[in-house]
Amino acid sequence: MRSTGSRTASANKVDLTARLRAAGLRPTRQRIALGKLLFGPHDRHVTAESLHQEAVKVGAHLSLATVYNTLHQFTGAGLLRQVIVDGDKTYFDTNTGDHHHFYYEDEGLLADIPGDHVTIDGLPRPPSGTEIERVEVVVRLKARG
Amino acid sequence: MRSTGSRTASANKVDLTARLRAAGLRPTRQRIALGKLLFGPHDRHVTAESLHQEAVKVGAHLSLATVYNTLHQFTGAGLLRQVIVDGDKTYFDTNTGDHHHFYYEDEGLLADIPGDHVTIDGLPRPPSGTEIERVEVVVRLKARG
DNA sequence: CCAGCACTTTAGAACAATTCTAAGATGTTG
DNA sequence: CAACATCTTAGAATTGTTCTAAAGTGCTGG
Repeated sequence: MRSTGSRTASANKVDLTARLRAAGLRPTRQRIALGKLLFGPHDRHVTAESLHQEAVKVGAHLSLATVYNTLHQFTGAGLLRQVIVDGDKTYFDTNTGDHHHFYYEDEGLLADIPGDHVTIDGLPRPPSGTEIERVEVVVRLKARG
Repeated sequence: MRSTGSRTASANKVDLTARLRAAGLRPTRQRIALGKLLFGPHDRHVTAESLHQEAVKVGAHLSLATVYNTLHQFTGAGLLRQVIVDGDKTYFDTNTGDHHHFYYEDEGLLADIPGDHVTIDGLPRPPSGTEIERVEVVVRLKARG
């Protein structure tokens, strides 16, 4: 039997509390509620608005400002990653590992590109004085017409 | 001696007028002024704000709203391409060919990745019902520290 | 050559996503 | 459990962008 603790471990309150504390964040009611929604069995892509609505739907009582705060704190703590594919809203991804995305432009939906089979060749080395922080591939999809 | 007309041909008024008309856009004073700034000898990355400031600097008299309108019309006509690398502002690229970008996060600057040596392997085929509209690679750079 | 109409421009209002502010609430520690 | 630092939040503020509607301009047909 495997112990919990993988990157996508499901999130019981104990785990979350520990994780939050490890990140220097007090385990408040709001952060725990959001953590439970985010760090479930599968990876997720949310926006502040979508997560807030979801939280309200399950009876959590918190403001949109708190959702924004929390998403940024989680990101700072390495629990989330920001993904920019649309100028209008910011997505947050619970998968913080190295991976890429499909973006369904019509629906504004994001999906991880499965597997890490993707390789990128022929990239020039970074200009002097700089270093690569990340290489992001976005495959923009549209409905087949 | 080569004739003009390449994708990055420098933009004299005659060329521009023709190009605009071909795109179904009346060659107005404002569009010509912006076209001259954009379609010069080298490719460029601008934002509405940066282009507006530049236009004002060279004495063109036009509003920010017109810059937004024009950038979108040019994009619709295939003269520009939008690049999304930052949630806060939209970049427009005069290079409409297949290519990728460096993004200097610290300075908010974009640069084309030279050459088209870049190849991406291992991408899954697009989910059924969809087709790939574009594959974008963004190499995020930070100052080496 | 110009009347007339469609297409453009524009100032300013409107908007949407996000951040800020500052005051009250809550978790933690001794 | 007192006391203080940390959090949350309502609402205002900001920012980039789009909209509106009224005035301006390019183009055509006669």
